[in-house]
Amino acid sequence: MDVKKIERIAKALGDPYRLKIIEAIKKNDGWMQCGCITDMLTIAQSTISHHLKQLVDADLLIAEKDGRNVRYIINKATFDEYTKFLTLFAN
Amino acid sequence: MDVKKIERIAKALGDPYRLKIIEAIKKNDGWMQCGCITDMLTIAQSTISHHLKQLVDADLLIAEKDGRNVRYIINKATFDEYTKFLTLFAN
DNA sequence: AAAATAAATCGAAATTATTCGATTTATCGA
DNA sequence: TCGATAAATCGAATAATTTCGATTTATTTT
Repeated sequence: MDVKKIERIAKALGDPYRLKIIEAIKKNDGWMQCGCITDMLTIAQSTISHHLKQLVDADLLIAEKDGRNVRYIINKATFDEYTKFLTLFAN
Repeated sequence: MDVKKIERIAKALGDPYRLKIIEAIKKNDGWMQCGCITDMLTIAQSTISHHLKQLVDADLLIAEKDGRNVRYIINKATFDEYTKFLTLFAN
């Protein structure tokens, strides 16, 4: 796991909307439709799309196309990796 | 641990200089003099001071004054808290 | 007390992120 | 095929962050 990736993950986690998105997906058994996320938040659809892109670019979410919808899924592996990385500093 | 604090931590961890600072302190047995950090990096002293402030504001580092020097110490408790928070998303 | 040193603060410039509305792309249903 | 729907992309405006040099504050040394 290189520095650039660590940085992308940390940055992606540092925005309140993106945190809300992750928390909602987690509560919804780890996956959620894009439209459902858009309904949940009060910001513009294009803004949400932008936030989702950042989460996908950081590998925190996986996007799966399903017809004209997109399913966003929590990528546990990346959370695990990042958590492990942070653990180094507390030991 | 409220959302605002989580956000401050995540943001503080999302900068390459701040990561370098944390890593260097960790390697140095968990603490380091401010001057040593300044010597290590090639950016302006005021910029480093600003980065250190953000790390202290996020409770990731503790600042301890020692004469005219300042010792920065890794705050393991905060790393632990944050790591635990992130673990929720991977389980 | 004066000079020197370490670190913080201030104000401004440059860079990067966020946000929006409008448009585009892709897929589905009639 | 045509219209409708879902999501991504684009370009521009606004907001936040990073960075610097200059100054200030606090402490130590001479």
